[in-house]
Amino acid sequence: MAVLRKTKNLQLVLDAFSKSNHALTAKAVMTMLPPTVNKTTVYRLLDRLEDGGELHSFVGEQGVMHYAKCHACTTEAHTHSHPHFQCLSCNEVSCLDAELTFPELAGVQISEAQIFLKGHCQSCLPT
Amino acid sequence: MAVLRKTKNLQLVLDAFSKSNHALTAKAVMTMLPPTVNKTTVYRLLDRLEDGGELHSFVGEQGVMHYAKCHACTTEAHTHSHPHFQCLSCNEVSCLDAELTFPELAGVQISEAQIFLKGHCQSCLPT
DNA sequence: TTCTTTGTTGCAACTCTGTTGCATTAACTT
DNA sequence: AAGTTAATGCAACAGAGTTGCAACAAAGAA
Repeated sequence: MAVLRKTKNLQLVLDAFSKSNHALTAKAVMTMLPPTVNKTTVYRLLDRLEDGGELHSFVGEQGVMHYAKCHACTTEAHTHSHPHFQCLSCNEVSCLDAELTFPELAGVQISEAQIFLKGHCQSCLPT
Repeated sequence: MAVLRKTKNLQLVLDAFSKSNHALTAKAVMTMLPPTVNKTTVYRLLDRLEDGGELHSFVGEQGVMHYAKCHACTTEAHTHSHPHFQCLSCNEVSCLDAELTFPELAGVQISEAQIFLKGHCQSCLPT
């Protein structure tokens, strides 16, 4: 039944996400962990945290998986229709706090949406 | 200056897209071509056709590149902010004919949007 | 505390998508 | 037809992610 033990590495991954406040790739997480931690472990930790409802994932640039902390999700109900955003200057990827609803489009029934936006974040905008 | 010669293979790829009317992955294109055509060639043909403004590309499910025919694009101005849609029943990926505009979100300036929707297409909808 | 169970980790090998360098071949030009 | 240049095939590689298996560690039972 997969009890999700609270191991040292699990805590390190959670710390990594607390530190950055951005979405992270598996690779990015690895660089924030002691180099002794195996990449397989990182992938498995990310999977576990996603299953446990602590992280959600989405496909970002170049088709690479990104993970971000969940804010308003429970184990049963994940609400990740919010858009994800990448700044073209600093390259950071983050969640945007907006619920998007989609109108009826071309006679198809939409049940899921992945929105990936690019542009410039507040810190990088030339004032 | 890359003159884009009209070779046999190039025509075969274009035929593949005409036949399907859906977005195709490189792998899907390969299965529609004679098995003698090398995969490197397919990837390069797709790149060329995209450079030439005949195809546009986007990241679909599992981070896999998809290619689709361009309708209202020129070599200079590609307008691919339209959403892409995958049917959860038949798995076909296609372009939706809708221009999406995004409101001001969380103080960020948006210049590009990748929208990938999932649901059920007209043919697969239980009436 | 010690035993036992079960989840976790590391390692190596592997899959899959996509790319690169290089020699060869085919297409277009004159 | 000859020369130029783009297109192709091949092999090897790169990067993200997965799998099987043995060794290890955490949590609970005795």
